[in-house]
Amino acid sequence: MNQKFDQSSQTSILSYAKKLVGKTLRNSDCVIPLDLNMIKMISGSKTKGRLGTLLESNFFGINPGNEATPDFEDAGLELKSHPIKRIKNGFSSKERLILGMIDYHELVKEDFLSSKFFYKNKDILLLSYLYEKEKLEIDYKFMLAEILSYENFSEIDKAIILDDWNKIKDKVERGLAHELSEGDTMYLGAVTKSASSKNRRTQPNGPEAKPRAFSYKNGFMTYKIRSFLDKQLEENDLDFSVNLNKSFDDFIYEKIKPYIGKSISELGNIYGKEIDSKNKSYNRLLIQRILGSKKNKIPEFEKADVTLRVIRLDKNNKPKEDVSFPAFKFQEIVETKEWEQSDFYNQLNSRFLFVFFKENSRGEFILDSYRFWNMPIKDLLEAQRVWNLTRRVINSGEIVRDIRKNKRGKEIVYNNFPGTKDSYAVHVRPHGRNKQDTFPLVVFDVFTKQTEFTKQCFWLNKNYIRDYIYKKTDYK
DNA sequence: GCATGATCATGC
DNA sequence: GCATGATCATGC
Repeated sequence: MNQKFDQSSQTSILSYAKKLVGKTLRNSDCVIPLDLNMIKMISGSKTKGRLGTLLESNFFGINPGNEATPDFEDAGLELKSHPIKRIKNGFSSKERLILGMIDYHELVKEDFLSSKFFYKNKDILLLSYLYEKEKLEIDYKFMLAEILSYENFSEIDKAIILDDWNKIKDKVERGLAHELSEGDTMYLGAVTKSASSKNRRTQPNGPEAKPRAFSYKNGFMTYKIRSFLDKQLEENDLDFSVNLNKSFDDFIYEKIKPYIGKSISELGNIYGKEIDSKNKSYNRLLIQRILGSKKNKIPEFEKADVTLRVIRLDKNNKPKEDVSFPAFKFQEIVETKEWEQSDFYNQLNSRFLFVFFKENSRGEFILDSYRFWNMPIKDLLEAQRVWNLTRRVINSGEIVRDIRKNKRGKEIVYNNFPGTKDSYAVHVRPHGRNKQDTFPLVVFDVFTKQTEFTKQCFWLNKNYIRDYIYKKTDYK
């Protein structure tokens, strides 16, 4: 019925798919013309996922119904459309790549290579398009058509993904599906996926849990699309290859362990010759050198969305400072109605590597310990509460509480955002180059009548870090 | 000494 | 020139 390509050949399907690169669904010759009703439909508000459906029906002319099998069953190829976004100098993946719902009951009976996940997702026809907020989906330009194949991943990546899958399975086997987190794993994550936050599914050995899907994490996808777009070989920075049987966690352990107990100046003598000790990130740079990276970005960390945070503790284990996140846009906070869609939720859901330096009696900072950490669900709910409070303040227009002059006549602006006393876990504080560094407000501020306000961000409270993160260190 | 406002240093 | 991680500064 279909003469556009050979249904049983990946090569044939791929070369047909490549005809879409540089085109949009609206202007591609190969697309069955869209009638007016359909255009109306996709320009409506509920359009998410429509692009994928249109690709199937109007470009490939297929009608896959079966969830369990790949879209091109004979070729063993699964079709995925996937958004890319433009950033400062280049492109990054806009979203995780969703790879099918997790059936908790089936999962525990499976092995990776014979699993439902592997059967469906081992070879993916990836069609990535450039997401542009103001455009209709049929006007998104496709930027690449490539086969994302497990078989072609590096040995290290394959080992990591296998390990991830097993970690998820293991947790479900232990009846802990309700405690799954994206922060549990590196490249393959178990992401919450549900139309309503109240949805629950049963699991074989534990209480009801949120529905979750497998996904390649956003950082992982960013590396994949860049390697396709730039045709560059994907680099591995860290020297994992020494021992493939070691997990990422073991690797970190072996790298950091020899330096535990050393002071910053001792580490500086070993690693810090090219680093300026005045650098505010000096301790962080030392840790990156210890891990074996000469760069300031570590590919393996980025691919796994692992966030490295280096903390100085005082003698009582209290962090010197709270931990900041990127500044948020007031408009985005308000426009994002669903907590699980918010940047803050996504930041908190990633895996953290906390490294602690602790002050000794002579006032020196000693490399003390580290911890892989992800935020427990209870605390995510607390963060959600503070996020909601923050939205309320922005919407109310009552941002500024007071303006006072200090002794030198300098104006200090006090705000109404949730502070450290409003939550045991997180708060909101300024975060810009200076207080003139602002973002537009949603409604003008009642107190100052201004439409801009100093950039703010969420922070993890230092007491929270001491009591909930430092307290349980992996290695000491 | 804490809470909170403000800013620094760097890389990209 | 800006985003980011980290830290400084000061009033209460």
